[in-house]
Amino acid sequence: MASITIRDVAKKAGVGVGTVSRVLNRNPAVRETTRLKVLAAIEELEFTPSPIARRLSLGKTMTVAVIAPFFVRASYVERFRGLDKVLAESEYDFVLYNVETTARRDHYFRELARNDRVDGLLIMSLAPTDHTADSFINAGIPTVLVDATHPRLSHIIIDDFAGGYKATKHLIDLGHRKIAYLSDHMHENPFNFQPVIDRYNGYRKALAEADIPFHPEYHRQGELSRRAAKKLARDLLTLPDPPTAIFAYSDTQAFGVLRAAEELGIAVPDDVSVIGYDDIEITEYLHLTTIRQELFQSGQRGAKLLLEEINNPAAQPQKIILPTELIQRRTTAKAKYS
Amino acid sequence: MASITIRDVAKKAGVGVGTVSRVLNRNPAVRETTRLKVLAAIEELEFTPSPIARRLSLGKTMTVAVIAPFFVRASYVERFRGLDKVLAESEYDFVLYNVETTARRDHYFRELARNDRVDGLLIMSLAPTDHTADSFINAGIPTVLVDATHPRLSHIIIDDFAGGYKATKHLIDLGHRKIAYLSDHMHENPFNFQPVIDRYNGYRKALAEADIPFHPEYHRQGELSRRAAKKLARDLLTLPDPPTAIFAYSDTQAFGVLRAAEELGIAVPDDVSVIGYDDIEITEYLHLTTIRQELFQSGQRGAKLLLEEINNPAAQPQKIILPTELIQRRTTAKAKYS
DNA sequence: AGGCTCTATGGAACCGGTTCCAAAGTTCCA
DNA sequence: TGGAACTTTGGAACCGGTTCCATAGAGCCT
Repeated sequence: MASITIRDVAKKAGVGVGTVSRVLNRNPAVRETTRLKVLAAIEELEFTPSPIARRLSLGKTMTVAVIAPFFVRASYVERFRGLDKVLAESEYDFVLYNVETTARRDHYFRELARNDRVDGLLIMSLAPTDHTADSFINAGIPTVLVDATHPRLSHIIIDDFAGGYKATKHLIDLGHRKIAYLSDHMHENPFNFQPVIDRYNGYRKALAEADIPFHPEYHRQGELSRRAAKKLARDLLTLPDPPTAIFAYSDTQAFGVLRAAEELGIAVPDDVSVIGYDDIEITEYLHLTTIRQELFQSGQRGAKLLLEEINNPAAQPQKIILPTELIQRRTTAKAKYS
Repeated sequence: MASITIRDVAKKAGVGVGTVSRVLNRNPAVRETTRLKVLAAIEELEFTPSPIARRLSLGKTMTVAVIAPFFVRASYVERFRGLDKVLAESEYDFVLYNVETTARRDHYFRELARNDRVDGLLIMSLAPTDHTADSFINAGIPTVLVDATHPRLSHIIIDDFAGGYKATKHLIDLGHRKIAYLSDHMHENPFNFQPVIDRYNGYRKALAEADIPFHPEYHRQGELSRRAAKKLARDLLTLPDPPTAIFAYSDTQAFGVLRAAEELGIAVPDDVSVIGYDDIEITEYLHLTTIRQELFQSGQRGAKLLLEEINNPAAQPQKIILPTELIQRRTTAKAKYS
């Protein structure tokens, strides 16, 4: 079926194309009788305007890009829920760009730094370089970072330093002194996730405050998966002098810790306390004590912020810090005196 | 920064716009020396072609739409992973349309039935009406359904009847005769999910084969959430004559059942066996016995099928049925003789 | 050297909208 | 009734690509 265009409508209604366009865009400078004539023609021809053509001449795409690494991870999914809630009510579509490698990330960053590609960028957990940030700014593309920062771009983060501190402090308050930290790779991690460092520093600070010397053997780093975490936890728990508490970088990793303990016949929380981080949906189900970060909210606010910036590109970049909260469930308990 | 266009490149390289376009499209009818000149100009101007303009003149969008209800549910997320794997390697972007209401579904169906909007449609779990299916076919939009069927559209489903049968049979083989089925709403469910019906029928068949009369009180229907499932399970388990085994429509619901049992102090699997459906990632972690459906694969194959159809629109619609498999873990056990 | 093929190239026309400018039509007042 | 001021309208030009056609040029043969 050959497409009906605005010119067909114009001919049918006996008016010019400009008039049809004006009717479509609710431009008030059209006489009512003319408007009705055009509307009738549109109706009769079953005309629907082409969004693509519209985008080309308007220079707008009505699309925002969401760039996220490993978008199927639980924490991203929860953020998407928040983001979707806001975007679904707006007139914007969102296109998801999933990033699994730095090459892919750089490819998308370059690709999307064209101002006719999308109207806005929502970037999750990936901190752009100064050069990349500039390319977005110069191209005039509103950009919001969620779970990553850049001085010249709006961003929403949580205070991971405080979160790491809070988790560790909780364990210390329970009387633990042999506290392990099981984290993502801090240095070989290809995306340079900042939270890994921040939580680690929070952990160190809490230890230092309680005069507990840092024990390098108690800090294990590994891939952010349940399987890898399980293996690291097994190593920790079979140490000659094992920790009595383990702080895991993410709930998913904490699940691996729980599983390792279970397999070794070590009781949680009686023999070892475990605390996670994120408070993803399933966590409550496993009774895991954790540090809640408002994932849903961070998505929601990120999307809102982006829409604001699209509507008001001149605004100053905003910086929002969301709170963390200790959610105490059943995997942490008082340390046994030994 | 004003966009660099193909005409700027042409001028800079001292060639015509047609030649630049040919270079961009790897048209072999360009002399090597010319090609290099053009490439140099592109390099120097940091030119990147506008996808929008390309789409307009090509009449293609290089975008496929993915329409899914409740896309944050675990089972969809796993399908997305499969789909993303295929699409990320293709030159197609995907735009996610999340559907939470029938109004939204119908809106998207109508909107996307324009042939210049997207190049292909991947619809999950939503069965289009004949009228809607026709609108896609008439508009010439390749369409693939995943977890839903229509006689005139390609689709990928699993044999939910067999799955429901398998789950129930497993429980019967363990000696259970008081077997409950906790499902999604079968009739009031606004999207008319077919699997709900099929699994129910599989359940009924297995019961009938074993001469176990169907006990309406043992069939509970509710919203597809852990919370709702927990409540229904509580009702079941506090019945004067409670079931000794519960088959849940989804793993998520099974988690609710486990939680209800835990709260009531009923041991799983000693006092009650529980079997789920899906085998989402976390399931293994909870030792839940379940019926595995290849979610990742269904996404992957759906995307492949769609790309094939885009490249060969004349092909006959295909119908793929993926297998289900019983994954036995620790939540089902022999019935106690009472 | 002349003529024929074949290859490479330039550029106008096109995709389907929007926008801007000039012009026609209307209103209103002196 | 003439004309200033305002409203409405038509349609060319434009957005940035692709494609097709005509033509320039290269290569080959006699």
